[in-house]
Amino acid sequence: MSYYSEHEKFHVAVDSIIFGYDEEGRELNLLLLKRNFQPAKGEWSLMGGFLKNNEGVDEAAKRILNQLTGLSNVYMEQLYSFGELNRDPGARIISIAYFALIKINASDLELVKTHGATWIPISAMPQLIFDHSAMVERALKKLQVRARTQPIGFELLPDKFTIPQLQGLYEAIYSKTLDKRNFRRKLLAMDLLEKLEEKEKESSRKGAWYYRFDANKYQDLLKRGFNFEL
Amino acid sequence: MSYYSEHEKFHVAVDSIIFGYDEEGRELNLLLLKRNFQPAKGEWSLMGGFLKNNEGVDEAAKRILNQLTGLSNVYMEQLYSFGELNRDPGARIISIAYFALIKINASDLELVKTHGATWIPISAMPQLIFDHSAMVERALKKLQVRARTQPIGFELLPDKFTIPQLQGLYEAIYSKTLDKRNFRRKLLAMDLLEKLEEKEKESSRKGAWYYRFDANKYQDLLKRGFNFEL
DNA sequence: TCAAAAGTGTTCATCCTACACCCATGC
DNA sequence: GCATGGGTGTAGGATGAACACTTTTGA
Repeated sequence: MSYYSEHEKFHVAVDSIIFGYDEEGRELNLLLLKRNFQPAKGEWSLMGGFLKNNEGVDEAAKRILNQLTGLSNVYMEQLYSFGELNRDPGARIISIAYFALIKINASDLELVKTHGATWIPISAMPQLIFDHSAMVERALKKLQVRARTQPIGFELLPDKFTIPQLQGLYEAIYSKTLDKRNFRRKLLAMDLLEKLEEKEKESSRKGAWYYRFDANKYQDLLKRGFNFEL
Repeated sequence: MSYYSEHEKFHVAVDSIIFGYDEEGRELNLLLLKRNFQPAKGEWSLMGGFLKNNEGVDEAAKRILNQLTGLSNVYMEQLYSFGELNRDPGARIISIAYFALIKINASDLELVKTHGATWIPISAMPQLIFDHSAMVERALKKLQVRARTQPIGFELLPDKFTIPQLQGLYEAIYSKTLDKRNFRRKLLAMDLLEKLEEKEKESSRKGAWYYRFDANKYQDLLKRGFNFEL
């Protein structure tokens, strides 16, 4: 404490951009909530909270996500730090933004009820407080970059998924349609998936085979630093 | 001030990883300095300083760079924020790291003298204080990624440069040798450079033609979001 | 039997890589 | 005249994009 005491101190917040994939609408959704405290009470906001003295920043991001959603073991990555002078009219706050990928189904039961959080499609995103819209924009770009270099898409789907479902997700991430033959070929060429002896029959008469990650192959590929362009 | 007063406050620092390219050694260098204050006085460190109340974080990064080097108008980009609990043994400090690309020649005169800063090749980097080595590692990776997506290499060279010089720089960034025919072909195909009627004669008998950016073409390409793989 | 989504191969153009020799010049 | 780094072209392989029809099955 003694060394740096002449310097000023700041509030440090952590804000999380939480992505989920809605299979019905085939669209990326954001988990947003209405602020129940001042300033900007009642407006739409990202999930956030303040850093505490006894925790690292990554820890804080996990704690806040867990408090608001009940989830842990979620894919999270630091995005960027926002430190403009007047970004929060309430006070000078430095915000370290994280983005998270979660499976909508695993989550929505508890949290929509308990905290007034809501899944909202990106295409219908309301105006957000402060610079939160800029945070979302940056997160979306980073997600698009990550999706090409790491197999993170799976974080947004249930453990069992079909190839058409995965394609739908990537189409949502990139906002463009993909050729299903090329998609399937490239995907399977990576040799990451294990085919299950079970079909998904909800969305078609014929049914689509379920697949699942092979965690070992996944690790191998990560180490080799492969390319995940789909 | 009133809204968030119950939350804790933190020292926020800005640390900069400053890259320069040394044409003699054909190697990337880092601008490092010996700390002249406690803790860890006398050890090697990145350039850094504390955020002030009246400036944004980007501003702070520029100010600190300017104070220590006298340079402004430098390519800087926020890298990552480091907020582990005990990263600085002196106190709890959140550090927002930036990386900067500067032209060694433009700089070294003043700053080596005034602040004890030194250009040190990455291959000979000494142990740095705290988590500064991890910062450098992350910066280097980001530089390699950036170099493939934006024409930032030029930030590290004088305004007039030759193609072999540029190739040497990219070889240093990627730590691998490149084929000069392929390099030249891809580079010129981007149609970014203007050929000058002047040769560089220091490093060869025949001499190499100087080139220069065409700022207009540069802007056009940036907007189109092109690929800069070399 | 038909509607609706799943699944399957081939062709063509493009891009990347590998590679070896001549050029200009100062000493 | 020779040593040194600058400059040039091509051929083969790999990769990515475009594209249309058959299969399955519940209603």
